[in-house]
Amino acid sequence: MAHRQDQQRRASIHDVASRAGVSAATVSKVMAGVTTVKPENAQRVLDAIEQLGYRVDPLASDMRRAKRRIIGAIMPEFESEFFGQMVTQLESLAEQRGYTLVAASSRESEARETEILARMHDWRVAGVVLAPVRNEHGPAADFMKANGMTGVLIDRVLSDDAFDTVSADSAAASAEVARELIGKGHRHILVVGLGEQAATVRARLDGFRTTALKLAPDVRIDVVLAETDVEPLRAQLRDYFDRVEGKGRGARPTAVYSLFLKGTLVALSEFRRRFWHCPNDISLVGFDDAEWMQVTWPAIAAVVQPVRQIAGHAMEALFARIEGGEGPPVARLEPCQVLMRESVGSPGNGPHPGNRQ
Amino acid sequence: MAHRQDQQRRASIHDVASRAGVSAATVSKVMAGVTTVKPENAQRVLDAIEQLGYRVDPLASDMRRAKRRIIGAIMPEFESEFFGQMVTQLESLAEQRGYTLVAASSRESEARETEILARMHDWRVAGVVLAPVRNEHGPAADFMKANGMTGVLIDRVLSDDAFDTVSADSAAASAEVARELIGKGHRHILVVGLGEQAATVRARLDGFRTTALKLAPDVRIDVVLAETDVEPLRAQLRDYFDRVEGKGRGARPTAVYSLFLKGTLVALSEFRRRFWHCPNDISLVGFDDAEWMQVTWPAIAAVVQPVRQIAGHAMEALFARIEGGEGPPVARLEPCQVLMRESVGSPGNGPHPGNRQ
DNA sequence: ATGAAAGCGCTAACAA
DNA sequence: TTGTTAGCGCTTTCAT
Repeated sequence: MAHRQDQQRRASIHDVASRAGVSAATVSKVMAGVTTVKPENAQRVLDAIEQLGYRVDPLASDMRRAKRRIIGAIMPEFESEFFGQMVTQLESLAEQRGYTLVAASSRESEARETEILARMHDWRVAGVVLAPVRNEHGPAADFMKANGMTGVLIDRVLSDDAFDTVSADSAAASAEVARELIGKGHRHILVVGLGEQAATVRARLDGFRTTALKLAPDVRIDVVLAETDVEPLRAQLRDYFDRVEGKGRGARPTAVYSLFLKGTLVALSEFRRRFWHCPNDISLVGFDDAEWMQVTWPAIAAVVQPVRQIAGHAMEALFARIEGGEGPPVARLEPCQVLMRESVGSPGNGPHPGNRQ
Repeated sequence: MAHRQDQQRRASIHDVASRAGVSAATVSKVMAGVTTVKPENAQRVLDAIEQLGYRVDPLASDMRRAKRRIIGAIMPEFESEFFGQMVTQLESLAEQRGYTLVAASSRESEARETEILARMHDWRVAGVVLAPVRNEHGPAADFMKANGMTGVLIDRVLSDDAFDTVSADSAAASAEVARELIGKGHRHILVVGLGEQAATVRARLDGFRTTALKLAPDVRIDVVLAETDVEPLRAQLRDYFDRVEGKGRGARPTAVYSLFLKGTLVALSEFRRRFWHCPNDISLVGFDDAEWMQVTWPAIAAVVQPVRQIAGHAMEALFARIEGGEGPPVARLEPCQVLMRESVGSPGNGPHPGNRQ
């Protein structure tokens, strides 16, 4: 017995036309809602469409119109809540405008990023939403520029001279984290980050440092910045803590601010290895929220990025350009929300007083 | 100053042809690696391609060949690690074969699922990898059948009479969880699930129950199954615990087995609300692993689904069908790994002995 | 070894 | 009001 034996050719516009006794052009007009078609014929066309289950082939249609209703989205990864939500949002916004979203992941590789972009260019996508691996000055943005592609840059970007950018207001959020930690009395804070994502991480670091120093000039801020990957960061963090512990009690920071999600995980796992508990032994705040952070004990404080706003404004900007909008690129920063949860306390409450209940 | 002023038309095959002084057909042949082209001409074509930066338009190409090198993937959501990894894998496997993956999320809605499928059919995708919202007997599978689409069903499926299926071996994994919990001495266990995903949840529940009862006929297994959504589950779980607590000490289960990820989160958050700590107050194992589970304190035991295997075999099966493979549908079950972490202990170790260190 | 012609499924001018 | 014509960019016979 044949698998998918009913694989008959789908009805084309000509099938509809001949069944309705009109030309293909007329069918096309009916589908486009052109009003100059004689009602009687329109009805015959509609009937034929219904009977044949006809639907336009969007690709063939785009082909002729020389404008494809496809938006490309390139994300560094699909595995995180942030980018997962981002893709979901973008998908839905593209659909609302009758476009299809084609998403691809660069897997944190700039080479792959450019490759994907080239493929999207081959597809002649109407526009691209690019969340660059590194920042707005990578090869991908250059490629887009060189090929006259329409696009918007999001997330790990600040501003660009060729493309609109939309990202979270990292600096403001970090300033708020600084206010919170300083306010609770922390005077020795470790900041953990990934240097590769230059622009954003720098904004977060500076935003934090500036405000912290303003509020408490005596604050000590240590920084552990891994260059490229997460595993080296784990090692560096371990070394760091070994070193400060070697200097005896009091040399250890009382709080950690992680500038990105994986850093938060690494910090937590390092705490675990040392049997430190939040917030008694050390406080923790992370940039980027995740569902699990509110159900662990203790719940982890986090900076929540406004995914919907970022997606919304990115698509708005993109479609404005697609529809011919001119003018200099605009750089948007969307405000974050800082959720201070139980992982943050005041220093000097003594080590691990055990579980309260 | 014009935005994207360099938006010149991209070079077409005809541009290459005229520059090389040959016909479009010849260019096409060169690109296809046909050997009958005079080397000299081939070289001229290659040069022209190089100079113009020519690349074929894959859509136009597919159009003519009447077979589009596009694979559709429909996932219930993008936000979870599991489906994120799945999409990443599928993307990479499709690429390896020169296909493009177009992923869409049904957002846990069967109506939307069918809608997306129809759109993919409009696109004339070569095949579809569908992770149904509910199970293999939904409207989406019917649609695929009715329209002679080629596809593979994954994840929330057991077997189907029309499509190949690939999923995790839920029953075997659950049996192993049962062995572990019974082995540790648990005799009163709560199982938490979502009834909607009928097939899979049933397999997990039965696999667990059967083995547990075999090993310890006196075991008491309570079940809290919400029908559709997570929030009702939260309420039901709260009620359940209120009820058993009302009956005094000893009426409370000593372990919880959650049949899906969100259930694990709900269980954890409920524990938190009651100031119960794992594993001293209660043990916890969840179906589905996540990165954070190994860094929390305690680390959460979990069933790890073999994402790569599922994706790999799904694509294998799909391409076999695309290439005309016949024969009855096959149902694959991929073995899971059960990671027993600190959230599981033995019952009766007394309540919250505080932090060891 | 090569190119002309036909056409995938559709739409946009233009004529009728 | 409608149909004819002419492609979009490509590939594939099929003559030459």
